[in-house]
Amino acid sequence: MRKKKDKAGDGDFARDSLAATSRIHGSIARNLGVAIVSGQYQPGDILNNEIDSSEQLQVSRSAYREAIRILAAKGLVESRPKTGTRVTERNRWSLLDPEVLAWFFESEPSEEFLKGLYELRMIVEPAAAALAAERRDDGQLERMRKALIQMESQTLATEAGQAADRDFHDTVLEATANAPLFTLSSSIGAAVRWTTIFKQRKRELPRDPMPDHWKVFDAIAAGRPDQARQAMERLVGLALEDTRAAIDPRD
Amino acid sequence: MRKKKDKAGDGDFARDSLAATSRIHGSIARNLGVAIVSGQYQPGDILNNEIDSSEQLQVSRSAYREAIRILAAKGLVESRPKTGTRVTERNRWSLLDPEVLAWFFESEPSEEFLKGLYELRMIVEPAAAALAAERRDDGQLERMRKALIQMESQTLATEAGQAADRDFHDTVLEATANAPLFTLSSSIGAAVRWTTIFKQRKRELPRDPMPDHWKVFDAIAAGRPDQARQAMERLVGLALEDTRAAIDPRD
DNA sequence: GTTCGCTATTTGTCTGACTAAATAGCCAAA
DNA sequence: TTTGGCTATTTAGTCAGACAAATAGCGAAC
Repeated sequence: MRKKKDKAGDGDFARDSLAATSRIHGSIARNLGVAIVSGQYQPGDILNNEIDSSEQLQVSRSAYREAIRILAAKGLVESRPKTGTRVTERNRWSLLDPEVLAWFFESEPSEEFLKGLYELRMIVEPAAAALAAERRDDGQLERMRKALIQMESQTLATEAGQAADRDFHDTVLEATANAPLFTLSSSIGAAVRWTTIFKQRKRELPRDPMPDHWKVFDAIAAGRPDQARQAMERLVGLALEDTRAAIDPRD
Repeated sequence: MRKKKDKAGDGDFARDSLAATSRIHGSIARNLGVAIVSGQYQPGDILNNEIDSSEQLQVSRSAYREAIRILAAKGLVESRPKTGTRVTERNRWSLLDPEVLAWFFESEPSEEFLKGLYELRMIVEPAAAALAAERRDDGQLERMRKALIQMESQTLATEAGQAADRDFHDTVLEATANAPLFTLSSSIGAAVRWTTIFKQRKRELPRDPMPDHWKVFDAIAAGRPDQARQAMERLVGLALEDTRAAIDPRD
């Protein structure tokens, strides 16, 4: 069925990310989603009915309904006849869904939420690094090395450097050869991104992140799980510390 | 906005679970979703166009489109004009989404996938137990106790006993007071459910799971994080062993 | 006070038409 | 022959308006 498989993968992905909001249903889902996760609508609140809502937004009812289906698929709302569409309880939200996460970071996320994300990193990434040390293949190792070199030369002040940072963490997760684990990469990537933002907001000469990263890489390259786990623990711990310091008003 | 808050929560939830598939768009999404995760459609495959598909299924195009929006929201497909709707690469799927997970288990999941899920449990649950030991409140402790008592009296041979088992693991995650972590409960619940299925498939008198569970509970009740971590490690480790033994043909 | 059935409201579904985007392939120019 | 842009075609996207199905809540009957 597939006719070509050329290297346009990257381009496709980038286009898709934009496409997700360029369609009407996508942008309505995004707007409503942001309004919900930012607390503008509370769990239990009932949205206006479809006819009124679509009129207010000046879109057709079908486009609005498709937006609602998207939100419902991510657990943010639920619809039923007569009652209407209501915002669901927070514990039903798919918080680790890439789009939901993006909506969270659209308006600045709460400190509590960020802490939760870091705690998750602290649990998952050291274990992932240990698995990666056992299972990584040469290609993945090479991608990690390239990412770190890129990160080193571009620094975290550039978008390219930050992307390289995320690539590194992503590839570690991929190297666990564990599909469910790998799906957490978007969540962890979000946390990584915000580490950088907070660090830079705080001080002009942030701590150099490269030595920690190279230690993780070396342990994975050497195939030493325990060493990789410890190195990653230190890396994430320091990142957490930096972020905490940037948030904490006592500073 | 909310008028009542009576104890009908459980009923609502149960009804919702059914409602998710009782509507046409929901059942089409489920059917296609199962077909995709079971490999009946491969990543890169292009679905028939909307008009043909909806005609074949004897539903309106709008109902079919809403189904596609659901699948797209979970990362299983992506649509664009002229190209059509294609199944996305596996690494874009929201594997930890409750519905996607349910679709996986609709047809028997692959051994590799199950192993991945267990590995995730092995990483997340001990850490969660440790956090729970520090943060649980009295109500959560009480729910854990009740769940274990129920599990003990009903045994895992009954649906009620299995639900109690899941409740216990659920409440441990909830007690971490970490929202992103808590969203993993559906994934872990799925793994728990399959442990039971495999164990019972294998032998008539499975190992008694209660002592392990009570040890975890006692450590959490006593507020001892390290002890809770170790107890949960043992519990999940044994569950993994049981499941592995049930899968392994050498037996 | 309790039960049962009715009704108004809301989502769900359908139809058919038109719009817009993406692409393949052609055609003309170099 | 190659290149570059144009155009025809195919597909999803959007729209409008109608009818169906479900059900929460009210009111009548008991």
